[in-house]
Amino acid sequence: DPAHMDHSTSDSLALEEGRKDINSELWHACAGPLVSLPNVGSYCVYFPQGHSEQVAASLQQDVAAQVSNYHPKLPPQLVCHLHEVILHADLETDEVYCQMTLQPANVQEREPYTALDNSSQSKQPSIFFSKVLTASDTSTHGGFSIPRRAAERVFPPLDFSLQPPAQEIVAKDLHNNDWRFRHIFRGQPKRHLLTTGWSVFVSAKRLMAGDSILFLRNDKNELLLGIRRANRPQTFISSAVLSSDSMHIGVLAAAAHAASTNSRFTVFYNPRASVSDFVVPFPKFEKAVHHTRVSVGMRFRMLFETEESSVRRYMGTVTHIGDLDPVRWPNSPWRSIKVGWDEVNASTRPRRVSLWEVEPLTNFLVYPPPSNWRLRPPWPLPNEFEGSRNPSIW
Amino acid sequence: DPAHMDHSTSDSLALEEGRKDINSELWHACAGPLVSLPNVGSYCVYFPQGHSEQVAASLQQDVAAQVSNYHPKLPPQLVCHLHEVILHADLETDEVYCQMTLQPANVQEREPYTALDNSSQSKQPSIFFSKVLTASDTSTHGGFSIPRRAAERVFPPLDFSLQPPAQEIVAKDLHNNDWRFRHIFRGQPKRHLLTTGWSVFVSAKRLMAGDSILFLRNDKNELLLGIRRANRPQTFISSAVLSSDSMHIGVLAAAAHAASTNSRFTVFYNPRASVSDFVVPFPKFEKAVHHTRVSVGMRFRMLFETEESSVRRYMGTVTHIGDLDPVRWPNSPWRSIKVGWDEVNASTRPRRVSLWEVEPLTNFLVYPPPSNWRLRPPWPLPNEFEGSRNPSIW
DNA sequence: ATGTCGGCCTGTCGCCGACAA
DNA sequence: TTGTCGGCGACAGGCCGACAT
Repeated sequence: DPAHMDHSTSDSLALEEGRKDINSELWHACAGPLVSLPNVGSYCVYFPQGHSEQVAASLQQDVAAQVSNYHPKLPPQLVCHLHEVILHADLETDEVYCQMTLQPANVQEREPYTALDNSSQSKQPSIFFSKVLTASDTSTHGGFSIPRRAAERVFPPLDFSLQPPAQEIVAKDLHNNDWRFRHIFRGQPKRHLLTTGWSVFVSAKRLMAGDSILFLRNDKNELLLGIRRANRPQTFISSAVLSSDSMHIGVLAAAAHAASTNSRFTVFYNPRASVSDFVVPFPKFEKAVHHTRVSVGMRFRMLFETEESSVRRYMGTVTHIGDLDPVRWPNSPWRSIKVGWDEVNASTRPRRVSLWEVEPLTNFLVYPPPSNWRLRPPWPLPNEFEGSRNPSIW
Repeated sequence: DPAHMDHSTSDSLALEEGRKDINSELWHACAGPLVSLPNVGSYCVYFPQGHSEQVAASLQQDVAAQVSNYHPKLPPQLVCHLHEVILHADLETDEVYCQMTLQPANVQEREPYTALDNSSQSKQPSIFFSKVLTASDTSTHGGFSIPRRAAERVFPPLDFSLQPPAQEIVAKDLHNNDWRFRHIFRGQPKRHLLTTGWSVFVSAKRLMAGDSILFLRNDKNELLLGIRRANRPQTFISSAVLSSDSMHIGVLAAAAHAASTNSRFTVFYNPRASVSDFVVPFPKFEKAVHHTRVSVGMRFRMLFETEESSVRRYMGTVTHIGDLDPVRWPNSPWRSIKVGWDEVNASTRPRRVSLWEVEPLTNFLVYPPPSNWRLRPPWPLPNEFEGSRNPSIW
């Protein structure tokens, strides 16, 4: 039983990384096709507002419910050097997240941003499949029904001379635990099934109908498997450690302290809890904010993840431009665009987005920027960055 | 199955409290005999150092591992008005904790402390028993063996005219869920057993050998049951939400912000994670710090909890007096006393304690204080409180 | 192509007293 | 007094093709 592992030593964070590195392909497969992490060594823009939103979302809490009026001296965005990215997976839930070490950077120290245009791609593995688990898959009555194409693409080929054709499948999860399943091709009509070993996996991971499982084969022909839980109404997480106020304050104070001392700070990014990335590659941010003209009525497309973990574009229209939180975060570009969606049934899509999340349809992208663009800057940057700009770049 | 409860609504914190109040007796029984919460409305002393230690302990982290040099302007102790105490129990683990709302108080606003000497007693219920679970208790092979005296004291009396004598037991846990067990008196020799219903309870609560269960009967003759897990090396809790740095910073920044604005702040107190209380009734603190002379070589007694959840006194000697953290928290009374223990096998007892945790054996307690006690104050208070003292009280 | 079901076998759960610590 | 075990009966777990969608 892989659930009974040895975690008795104390400094488990370093330990976990030392003993078993999280497989990057599997991590990205679990994170989904839209998640792309910035490259280590690159410059990023950190949004404390977005970070705070992730904390609120993790706590199942309305972000407006922050009663505390704590607000340190902190600009709505912080250009940072990204020193380190460590992939993680929660030992209890297999939830993927990552730990980023950021250091606020002065503009003077930055190299020309053209050399920094190396935002990483999302690394979705090619040989993989995912399936939303059915009631039959998760019941104790039987095994797991593998979609035919999926089995043929990622599993080793069966020896069809056997009656019935069957083999043992071994797959590693995010914690490098091996899971063994009997893969058999039987029934009338014939179908691929996972039988022996499946139920212990389901109960160990506490899977329920609606959750997803995914298998992938990497270039070394190793099988990996991950899970993605449904967005079921989580049982309220009251950390029992920190009040939600302290958490919000901690996020802001840590960033403010780092900004004032130019020192490193650490954030946890949870791609499935967060609605939007709050650490954005600097070139992506700059192109969107300074080289795109956005106006009410503008048409755009935006990527969303489908249930089958592929991507789909939805179309929308800009309906309003203005601060999400005029009191705490005036002049912030974070989700400053109110939008409407073409489809009527768009309740799951956000009412507000950030400029760098959308693809404008009417192409106002201009290279080089026109000489008069400075007259109407989309959003003023905070004062501390205002005076130190390099005019030849900006 | 009580594990499948409805938690689909959003603001579950208020909801949890509204729908099901935590039973105070049961909470205290689970918290242990040494835990006594300060009274609502009283004045307390809050120690950010101790709070930080609890966070570190919850994270299975050495408190010295705080790399961040963040240190806001914050005295080592903060006299506060205690506005609210809400008892909680973790929905996943049944871990007890509580939420305290504190407001920094000016000394001028304080009433004479003699009127405030109302630190609450620990409310250990009288009719209760606890048992450390054996391997047989937790195995799937059988039920639960009830110690005879325990069964006779807290369970309803059996009808011994039946063959065998048996009844149904219904007991409520901290979340007000009912658990039903068959209580039977059988075997050779005869003994009390819980059979049907026991195994689902064990698996639902994920109990293991070494964990404790406790039953109690309140004055309404209702049966309550709680659990207390063994101090097994916890599987590393990486919250996946906040970096440990941000947590520590959040704790300190929240208190500092509250102190500077005289506003309320909220702390979570976890009696079984914390080694020492970091919210201490003001009279207890003051008596200990200002009316006790402590010196190297002083003999003292101190209470500890036994495995059977009773209390026992251990004897020790003061070996050193000085700051635990001279850099961050100079002149702090928090665990400023280094001690040695009489018993050789004292590895589980702390090397450092706070003055108010011990009972000095050589009785230097003096009422009223001698006129010269001011010449050698044990620890200077922080400056902000220095000027505002009321000399008639101090 | 695959979700759910009835049939049926079998392994584990769980109730019992024996026995010993 | 109570922890662990062998015995054994009952039942849920789990493998199978049928059948429907």
